[in-house]
Amino acid sequence: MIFWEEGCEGEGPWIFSSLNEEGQRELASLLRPIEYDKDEVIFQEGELAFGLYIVCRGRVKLAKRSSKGKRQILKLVGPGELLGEKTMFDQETYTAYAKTLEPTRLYFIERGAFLDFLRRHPQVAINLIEKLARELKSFQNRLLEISYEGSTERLARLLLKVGEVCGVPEGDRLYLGVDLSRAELAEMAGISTETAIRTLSRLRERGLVELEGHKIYIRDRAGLERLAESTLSTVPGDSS
Amino acid sequence: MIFWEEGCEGEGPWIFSSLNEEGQRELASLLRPIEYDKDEVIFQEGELAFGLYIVCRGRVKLAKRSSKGKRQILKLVGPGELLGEKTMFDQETYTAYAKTLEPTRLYFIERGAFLDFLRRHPQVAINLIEKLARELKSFQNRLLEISYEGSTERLARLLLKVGEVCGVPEGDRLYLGVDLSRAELAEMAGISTETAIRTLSRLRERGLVELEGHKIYIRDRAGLERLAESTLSTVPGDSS
DNA sequence: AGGCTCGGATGATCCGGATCATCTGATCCA
DNA sequence: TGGATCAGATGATCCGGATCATCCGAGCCT
Repeated sequence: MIFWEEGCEGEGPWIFSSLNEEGQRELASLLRPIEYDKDEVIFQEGELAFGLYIVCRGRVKLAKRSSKGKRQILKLVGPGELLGEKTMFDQETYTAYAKTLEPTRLYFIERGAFLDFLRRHPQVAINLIEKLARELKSFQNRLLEISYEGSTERLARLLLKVGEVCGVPEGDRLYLGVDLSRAELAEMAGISTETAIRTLSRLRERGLVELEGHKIYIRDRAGLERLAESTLSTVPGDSS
Repeated sequence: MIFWEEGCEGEGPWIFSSLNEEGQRELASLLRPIEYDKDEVIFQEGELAFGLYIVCRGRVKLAKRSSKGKRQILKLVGPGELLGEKTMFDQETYTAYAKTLEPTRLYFIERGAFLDFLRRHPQVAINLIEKLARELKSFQNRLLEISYEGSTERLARLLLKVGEVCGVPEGDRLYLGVDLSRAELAEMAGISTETAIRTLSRLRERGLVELEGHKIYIRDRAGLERLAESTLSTVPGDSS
């Protein structure tokens, strides 16, 4: 990926992987790099979206606040991923806010330029559709999980997911890769902070995770998976 | 919309509204109509997706079953809307099932043909992206709601949404437009059937809805909205 | 040093909603 | 016509997790 140089991590956003060298150069000419420190706000709920961001380096949390002050972290966005696509396309104000978890480098593309680029590179548009489709499915899953699962399952599943995305192997255990406070974990899982703390402790007691200060390690991945899937799948029944 | 004839309702899928007459004719040549009765299954979880459907007439529920038999209705799909796009694009098996709520007429497009069509009509791809982006936002909202709202708010919100999409004005009240059982409402709201029944009764007692057999009418839309928004929005606080 | 704040941890209490158990009235049909 | 079955309704009970209240230890700042 031609524009994926100096200071970027990973191998670039895959939705652009179908571009030839010329397409990549064209894209590169549209990108404007921006640097953020840790804990900086990239955009706020209510702001107008002028374009979209591509994460080069660092990690960003995308979250939402409900009217009654409750927060829900929608996802963590890492290198090679997009930020603000959803809002960019429906030409509206942001409905979520984005805040860096680490020092972060982004590329910005202006809305009009990007739409124009997509029209000239339909395969990229199709890739983007595929990406959104996947994301939609993952939200559908979360919806199902969050309605019917208990706090332990939710937390186990969350840890597994974060570990998958950001995890750093470290000996025979897996460091989660991001320093998330218990409160942040709770917001991601949709449970209270106290419950998150308690549940984490139970997981530690059962030898599934290790806690060292704020750092969390997955020790028994299979065990967590068993928890998350906790179900002996009864007879399917009919599909009404 | 040239192919939106005989037996279709509404004015056709808006993602194709940017097509000129030729494009519409081209699209029409790719469509294959299929008819379903009430309560027929269009596709099942686990089946391979060979293409996507466009709903002409009737209504379909898209739902998911969790491993432990719990069901969650993801959305109702009406005329002019798509069915199975998500799965078509990530080239996988369906992760949800679709079942007709009424006699239904669909158009089917084969996957390869549609992808090819999108490549030749990038604006349609962009429209589709916009559609998915909106849908994604609505799921994000549901996620936030479902984590933090009580059963009354959820149900109120659900009734409003269904009324918006399918509602048929009838005198000074709004018929929901689809006959959903209490159990189905419950699955859509992510609550138990009993709670749905009780909560509906409370809403009736408060004069917000009317119940006649299985038919549900919205009598006081504003009242429901007040319930759904139930929040005096405290001081926003910081955005951490 | 002392006095902060802040994240983590833990206990006590309370409440909403799931679950289980009936009961009713339609509809269906053998 | 009587016996299923099924949606709706309603009561009783139970439990998970939210909430509230401390408490602890680690920075941190003058």
